[in-house]
Amino acid sequence: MLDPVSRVRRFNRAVTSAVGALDTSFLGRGRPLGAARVLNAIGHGRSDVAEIRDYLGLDSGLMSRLLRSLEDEGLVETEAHQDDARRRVAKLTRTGKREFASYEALSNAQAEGFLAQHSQAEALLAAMDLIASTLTRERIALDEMDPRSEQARHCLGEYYAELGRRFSQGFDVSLSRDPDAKDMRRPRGSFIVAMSDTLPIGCVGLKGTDHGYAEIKRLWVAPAARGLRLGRRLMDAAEDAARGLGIALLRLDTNSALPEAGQLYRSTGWREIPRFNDDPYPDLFFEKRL
Amino acid sequence: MLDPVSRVRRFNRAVTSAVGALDTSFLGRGRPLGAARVLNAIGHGRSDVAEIRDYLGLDSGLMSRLLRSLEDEGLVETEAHQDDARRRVAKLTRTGKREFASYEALSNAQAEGFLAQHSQAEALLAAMDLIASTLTRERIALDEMDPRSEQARHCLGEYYAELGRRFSQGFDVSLSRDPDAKDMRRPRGSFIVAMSDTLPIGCVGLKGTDHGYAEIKRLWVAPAARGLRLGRRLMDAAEDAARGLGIALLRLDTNSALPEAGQLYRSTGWREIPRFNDDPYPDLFFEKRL
DNA sequence: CATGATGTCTGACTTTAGTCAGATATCATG
DNA sequence: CATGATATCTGACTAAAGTCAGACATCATG
Repeated sequence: MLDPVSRVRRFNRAVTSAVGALDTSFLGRGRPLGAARVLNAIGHGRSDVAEIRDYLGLDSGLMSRLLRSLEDEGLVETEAHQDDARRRVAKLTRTGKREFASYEALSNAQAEGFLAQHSQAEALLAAMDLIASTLTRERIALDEMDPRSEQARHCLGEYYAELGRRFSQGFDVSLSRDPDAKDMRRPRGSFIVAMSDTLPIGCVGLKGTDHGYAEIKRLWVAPAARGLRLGRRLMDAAEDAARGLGIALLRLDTNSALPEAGQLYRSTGWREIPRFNDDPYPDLFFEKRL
Repeated sequence: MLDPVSRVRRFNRAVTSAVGALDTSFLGRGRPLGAARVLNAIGHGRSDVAEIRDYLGLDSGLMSRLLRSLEDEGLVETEAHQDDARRRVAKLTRTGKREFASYEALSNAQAEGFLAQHSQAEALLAAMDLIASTLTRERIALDEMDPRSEQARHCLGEYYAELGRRFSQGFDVSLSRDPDAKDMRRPRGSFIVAMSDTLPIGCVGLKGTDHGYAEIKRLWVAPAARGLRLGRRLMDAAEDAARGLGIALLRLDTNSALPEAGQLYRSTGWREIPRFNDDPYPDLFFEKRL
C-alpha cells in the first residue's frame, strides 16, 4: 500500500492509537478525562470560563459541573470577573498547581520517551513540526510584534542561518544593512510574526525609510511551514500594514540564490527595478506600488 | 516554546484535535463510534472475534453487544470457527460491505483533503511516514518473503534509486552482479522485508553461493525509518536465517559512499577483507564468521 | 470421559459525556 | 430604571462506554 492516500491513512492509524495511549495516561490520576482537560486548560493560563468552554468545545452545563467537581477536589477556585460579574474566572489553588505539575511531568516524560525512540531526534522533530503546521494551518495567526521580541529574534536567527547555508559566500549580518528595530515598529514600519500555536514559523518586516518608500525585509518561512503558502500571506499582511500606515510605494531586495522568493514577488505584482542600495548581498531589486 | 519537548507536545495537541475531527466524521453515518470501529475492523479483514476485541481493546461483553447490534442492522454475520467451535468469525453481509465502502470513501476523501492542503505533498508524506514508523516502531515485523514479491520489488526499486543518487557515477543494475531470485530463497538463501503496518520500509537479502559462504545483499532502510536501528535488526535477522540454513561464513561488498553501512558492519563483528568479486560498484569488502 | 481451561454471551450494573430547558444574576442600552 | 441580552448554574434527562459475575458450549488433556 504505497499510494499517497494509503500512506496518509497509515499515519492516521498510527497516530490514533498513540493518541489513545496519551489519553489513557491522562486517566492515570484517577480523574475523568473531561475534568483533567479542564484542569490542564486552566493550568496553561486559560482562566475565563467561557474561553475554556470554547477551547474544549463543552456545553455550558457540562463545563459548570466539571468546574464544580474540580472545586470539590480543592484544585480550583472561581471568582467573578473584575469587569463583568456575570463572567467567572477560574484559577488553580496550591493543590491544583501541584496536580497540574504532575500532569505536566507526565506529558513531558511522554514526549521525551518518544524522542528517545529515535536516534535522529532532529529529523523526527522537523517532521513533527511540518505536520503540526499543516494540521493547524487555518489557525496560523499573523501577529504584529516588536522586532526585539523573543519570537521575532528566533525567526531572524533562523533566517540568517539559512542565508548562511544558501549563499555560496555565507552570510554575515554585520556586513548587511541590518535594519534598525525602530524602523520596523509603528509608526515607521511593522514586524509581523506567523505563529502556529506557540511556535513562530515565519516573519516579515516592513521598514520605514525617509526616501518616499518603505522596504520589505526579512521575509522568512520555517522549513516546517513551507508549502502552505505562508510567504504569500505574510506579504499580504505586510502590504496591508503599509497601506494602514499610508505608504504608497514598496521596495525590496533579494538574491537569485533564493529562487522561490523571486518567484513569489513576480507572481504578486512586483516589478524588477535597478539596484537601489549598496548592500553586498542582494542582486535582485523589486518595487510595488500599492 | 522551541525546546524539543515543547515541539513534541505541540505536535500532540495538533494531532489530538485532528484525530477528534476524524472520529466525528466516523459518527456521520448514524452509528456509535464503537460499532463503527468494529465494522471497519471486520472490513479490513479481521474476522476472528477475539482478534478484533484484542485490536480494539474491548471487553468481551461489550464486544459481544456491538457485534449483536451490527447483526441487527444486517451488516454482519457470525458463525463458528471451522477448527474451534468456541471461537466465532464475523464477516460482512452484502449490505455490510456497502456500508464499509462508505466509511472507506470517507477516510479516503479525508486523506486526500489533507494532502491537498499542502502544495508539497511529497515532503508531507515523507514526514508522515517517518512519524508513523517511529510510532509503530515496536510493531515493525521482519517477514521472510519471496524476492519477487511486490513488497520486495518495491524495496529493491527504492534501493537502486538511492544508489543512483548517492554514487557519483550513478547506478545501473544491469552492470552489477544482480543476484538470481532463486539464490535468495530457501533453501539456498533468504530475503527479509521489514513491514511497518502495510508499508515495506526495509529489506536484506541472503544469497547462497557454491563457494562455501553466503553473501549479504541489498540491505536497505527507507529514509522514513532511519534512526530506528532497523539496519541492525535486519542484519541480525539475516544472520539468524543463515545459521538456520547451516551457513558458517558470510561475506558482503559495499561502497565507501555509504558510510553508515560500513559503520554498521564494523560495529557488529564484520572484518574487512580484500576484494572477492569483480562487481564494478563496491570498493569495500567484509566477512563474518558465525 | 471427567476435568479444567477457553471463548463467547447475557444480565445487571456504573461512569462519563453530553443535551436541553429553565432559573438567576448581571450587564448594556435607551 | 425597565428591558433585552449575556454568562453561568441547576435539574432532569439520554446515550455510549465500560465493568463484572456467572452461564453455557466447546476444547485439550490425562
